[in-house]
Amino acid sequence: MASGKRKNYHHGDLKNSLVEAGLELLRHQDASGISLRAVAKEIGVSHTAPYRHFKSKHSLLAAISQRGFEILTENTRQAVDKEPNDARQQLMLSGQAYVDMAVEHPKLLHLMFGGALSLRDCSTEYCQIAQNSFLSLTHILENGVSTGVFKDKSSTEMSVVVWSLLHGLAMLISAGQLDNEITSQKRIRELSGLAVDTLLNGLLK
Amino acid sequence: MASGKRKNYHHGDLKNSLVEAGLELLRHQDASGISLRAVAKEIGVSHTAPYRHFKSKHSLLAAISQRGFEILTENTRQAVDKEPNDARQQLMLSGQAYVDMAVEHPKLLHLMFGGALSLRDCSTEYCQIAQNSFLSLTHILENGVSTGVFKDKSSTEMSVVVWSLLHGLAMLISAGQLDNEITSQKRIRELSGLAVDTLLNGLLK
DNA sequence: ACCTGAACACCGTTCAAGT
DNA sequence: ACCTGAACACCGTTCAAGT
Repeated sequence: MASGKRKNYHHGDLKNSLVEAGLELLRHQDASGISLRAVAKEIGVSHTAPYRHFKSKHSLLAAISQRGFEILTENTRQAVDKEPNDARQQLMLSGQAYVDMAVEHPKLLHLMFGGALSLRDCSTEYCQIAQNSFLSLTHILENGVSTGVFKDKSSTEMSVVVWSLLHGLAMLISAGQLDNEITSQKRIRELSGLAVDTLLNGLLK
Repeated sequence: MASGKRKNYHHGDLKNSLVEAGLELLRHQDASGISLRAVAKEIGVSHTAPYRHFKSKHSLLAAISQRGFEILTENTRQAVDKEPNDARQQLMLSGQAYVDMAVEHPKLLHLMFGGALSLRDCSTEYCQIAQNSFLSLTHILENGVSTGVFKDKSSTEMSVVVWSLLHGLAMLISAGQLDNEITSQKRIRELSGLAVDTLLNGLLK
């Protein structure tokens, strides 16, 4: 994984290695600081080799971002499976899984939602995977409505609202916009809990 | 404003012109596509001239972003002034002003919150201006609590929750993540209204 | 005090050539 | 089928020199 030479002329699994190396670089610097040449050097391959597997830097970034969405969807899916019968708990756990993503992979989250990779100029496969975590929220809401726990509003519109809340909190955290003492994991858990509770119970007296 | 020559050796107001030209470029391309050299050429000045006024590209971007925060704060302030006695309406109008920012200046919003300009490595003046729109929300909540309209929870924590909701919706819109027919201005108004209403009234039956 | 031009070390991308 | 190296047009940044 470290930068260096390799034995064979052919790498063998260059495509995956590029994505993996990109994810690794994103742990310590944000997407704007990651270059195609740096990723190639990290693997020990010429700086033009990536073009055999990705038609541009943009499509490599899209592949990295796609992995991010897969991680996010997997985490929220686990939250749903843990409480198959309690929509309220599912929403709470999914929310915390979403916000955890901001703590664990802040730069990756910003690549995924930074605007550089708009859904317009990405593959249909990418778009589908990108929307799965959103669909997971929609299912929770539909479940909650059908079991009579949630109010009977349009589930798709409602899940945009829920998504917005979780997404906003995650983005503010990962951007370092909440400079108070909200840095600790425990503090963030409390905050995301409060956020979901407020949405559930309302703000009015 | 168009790219071209100028008469004098000295520009006169280069610092402001650079920020203005940057804002203009941000209308049609995102921050990753804006280069110091392009901004300089747009004004008709050598590509090293900006360094007399900004110590790096980062600080020019920070100045542009700062203007974005000034616009955002001004818009929410107007919403507050319009309804001096109704915290509920203030929250609704502020929310729509925040979301409008995503419609009017999507790329600028992503520069402001994209993570490239973390509060850590920016001037204290920048940090202060960046937090003003957040403080505006806090004041609305305090106002609502003291007039007995809102529940009596911690206002600062609560305003992070409200901020998250508005911020998330704004970021999802400006990133083009909501690819359904939620593109029209009218549709977005309804959606931000629903978002604030849900937060106010809660989701539980 | 403010601006320029050459220079440096980096980019992304293309293309003919090597294995 | 996969990878390399030279080449091109771009970057951000520094610095001696010009007005």
